[in-house]
Amino acid sequence: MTYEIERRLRTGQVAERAGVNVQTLRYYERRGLIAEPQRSPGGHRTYPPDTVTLLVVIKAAQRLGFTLDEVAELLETGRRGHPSADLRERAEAKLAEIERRIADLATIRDALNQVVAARCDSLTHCTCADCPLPYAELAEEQTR
Amino acid sequence: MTYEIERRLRTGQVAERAGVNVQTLRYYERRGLIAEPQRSPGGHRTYPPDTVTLLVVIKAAQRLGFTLDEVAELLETGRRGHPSADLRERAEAKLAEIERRIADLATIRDALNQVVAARCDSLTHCTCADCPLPYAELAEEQTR
DNA sequence: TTGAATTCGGTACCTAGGTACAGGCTTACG
DNA sequence: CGTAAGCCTGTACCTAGGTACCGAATTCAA
Repeated sequence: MTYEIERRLRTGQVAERAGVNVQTLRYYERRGLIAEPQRSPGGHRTYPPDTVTLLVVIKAAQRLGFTLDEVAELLETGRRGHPSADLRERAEAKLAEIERRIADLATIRDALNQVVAARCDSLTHCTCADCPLPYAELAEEQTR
Repeated sequence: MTYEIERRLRTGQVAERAGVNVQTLRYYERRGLIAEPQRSPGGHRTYPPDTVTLLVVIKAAQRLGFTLDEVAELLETGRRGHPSADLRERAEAKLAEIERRIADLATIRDALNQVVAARCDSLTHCTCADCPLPYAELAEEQTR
């Protein structure tokens, strides 16, 4: 094991290594995703190097579809308390959510396919036969 | 053909029949989705009844994944000028966009499935074997 | 030591699609 | 005619996840 004196990083260094904006760091601090770091005598933030890892983890969780609030909670339950089933449960819930969103988009895709297949030419005055757009059945309601 | 005197509707009537908020009407007017209606002597808006249809069409287009800007353009090209291929082209482009979004979500879904299958128990300190979370390869970079 | 680069806190702004509220006027009904 | 409901304009606020700008202070390197 090699023991090193912990080099502290400044805001810009952390941001650059993690590939995020400097402002994002302070934003995450406000949101409770990263802890308030120590300060230099002049008030500048000084971060431990593993903050970079934390940011990368946060970005990875975002790519998995978790919101920042959800990431904050996951980090929190990970921080206090031993490994739990929390992440797995949440991943399963998120999975279900993602699958719902995929199904919704598939519905939209199918409807668009109908519009394309029917060769619709106008939202309001489509001349195609059996137009899938919904204005037809409403046109007559207006004459009442 | 029956000619009727055109009954004009007030804001609240249009909103209720179309199932939208009263404020939404004025919002759409600002966005150029519906034309500025005539006014009563006292300044209240009075709409022709087919405004309700227009709103239903707008909502339908939104369900197809079009943004309000896109709907506004579709209505505009439909308004001036004869039936064109515009809607079909845009529907095809939107279809491609929706399919990209589905593909993106499928990638997320697959990644989440890996997390669930590997039984990950922490974002930052997962103890599972062959953890798919991306912190492992970064932990060593920090010691440099 | 001095000048440039960086960081500070606070606040405002961005997208998209609305929603809410305040204070005053108009309209409709009985 | 009185009154309640509805509508007017203008402005602010909402979610989510940041980004941008300000003037002042600090830090770093030569």
